[in-house]
Amino acid sequence: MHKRILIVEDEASIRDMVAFALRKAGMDTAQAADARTAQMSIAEQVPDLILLDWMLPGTSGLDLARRLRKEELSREVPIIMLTARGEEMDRVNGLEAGVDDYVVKPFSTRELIARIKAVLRRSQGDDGSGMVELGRLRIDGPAHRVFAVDEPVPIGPTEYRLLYFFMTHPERVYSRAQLLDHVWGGSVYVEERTVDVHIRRLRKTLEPWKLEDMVQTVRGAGYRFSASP
Amino acid sequence: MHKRILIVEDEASIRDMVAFALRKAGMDTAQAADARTAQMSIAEQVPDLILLDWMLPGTSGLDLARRLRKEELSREVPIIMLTARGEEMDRVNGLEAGVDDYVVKPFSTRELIARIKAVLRRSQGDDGSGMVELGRLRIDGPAHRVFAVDEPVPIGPTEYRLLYFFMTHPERVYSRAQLLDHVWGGSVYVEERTVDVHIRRLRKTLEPWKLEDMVQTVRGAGYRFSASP
DNA sequence: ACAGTGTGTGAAAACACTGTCGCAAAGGCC
DNA sequence: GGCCTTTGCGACAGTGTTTTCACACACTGT
Repeated sequence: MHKRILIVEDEASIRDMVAFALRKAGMDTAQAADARTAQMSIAEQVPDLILLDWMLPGTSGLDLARRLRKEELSREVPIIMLTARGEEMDRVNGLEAGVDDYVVKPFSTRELIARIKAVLRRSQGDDGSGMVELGRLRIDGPAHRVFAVDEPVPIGPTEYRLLYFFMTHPERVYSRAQLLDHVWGGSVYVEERTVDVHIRRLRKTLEPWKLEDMVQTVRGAGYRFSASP
Repeated sequence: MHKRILIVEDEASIRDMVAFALRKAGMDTAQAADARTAQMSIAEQVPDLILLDWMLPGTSGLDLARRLRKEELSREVPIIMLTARGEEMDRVNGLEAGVDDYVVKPFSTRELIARIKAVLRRSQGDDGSGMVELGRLRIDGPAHRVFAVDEPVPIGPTEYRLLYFFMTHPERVYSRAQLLDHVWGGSVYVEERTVDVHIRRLRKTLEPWKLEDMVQTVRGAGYRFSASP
């Protein structure tokens, strides 16, 4: 389920560079060099997110942002502004126009991708309140609590962290080593098999709700958390 | 029943932008550019929530937060911190100073308003009369009394404050440090273990009504007050 | 000064959680 | 079907956290 990102930027070299980085990060890209082309691209297919350069020939990025906010079609699409250093002051205007984030040039592609992911996450149910929902499971970060079909699930610290990681990174295989890194934190040394045990314990805590097969074994690779069997 | 939000932020443009957004969302606003002005504003009229910039000229936002927690007048007012990216590291400190939430700049006004509403909702149940109800428990602020299923509950001062805080902030984990900040008020220094004892005492006072497991232990994290087991 | 209540501390006990083993079961490969 | 690798399972002991208790001290009103 790749996300489609529309890059609106007049300088071709930057556009290509960004597009390359995004594709490498598993996103689909569309490109536009000016506001008119951008609008046509959106009319054709609405992207999941728009990267918008502040300075554009003709209609400025800010104007385009405002305009997109007014259109029914593009109102809900999150926008990240690309601004050159020194234009920062104007971020207030950008925020007012409903821009979701902004990145100052020059930026590292790593940072850009991180921001994109953060904004996408926010625009998909994760409203920043720390609540994550997946299938019949709900996890409440602030309350440190898990609900299955609205019933509270008793769960220990490690299982909680493991489940939290899984819920925020579903539908993807993680090796034991990766899980150790993410859930235990890179600095501890424990046997890889320990992961198995906690997987088992997590399954056991989910059993009363028949949700244990959301935790799936991928032989030879690791584990995956998924809403579908 | 408009909520009054105090915005403490030194940069006028951001202040105005936020104020504009909040008013559009049906909230009343007050503004302050520094800690001193903020305290004067609070003395004049206590707001329902304070938006506090991390970086302020003179007294830092964090210091101000701590100070506000010590003052009787402002102890109960929820605080949302505004932090710039990169200051995130200090987020833990902020939370320990009794801050209710924090938002990282740059933020969309949509997100900010969502957070504000979430925090206001959380610290509610208090409809202005000082009465708070949760499950079979009712607490009467002005009268300083607690009722369980309409029977009065004998309770000591500290347990009362602890319970009051819990009732107004349910369904959320608080570390011992946070509870010390909120219930004891940042200025006193006592051992964290002390919290355990008062938790114990609170449970004991609730026992006759079988409500002791509203006070829930979250291993490794702290305590939570909740209506559901 | 004195009982009475409330509060903080330390130490021991109870408890929950963790990581590791050894063996059983399952899955692939020839 | 055999053989080898990978994963599941139950048990266990070590560890760290939480609960509980007893005590000392401070404060209040009499």
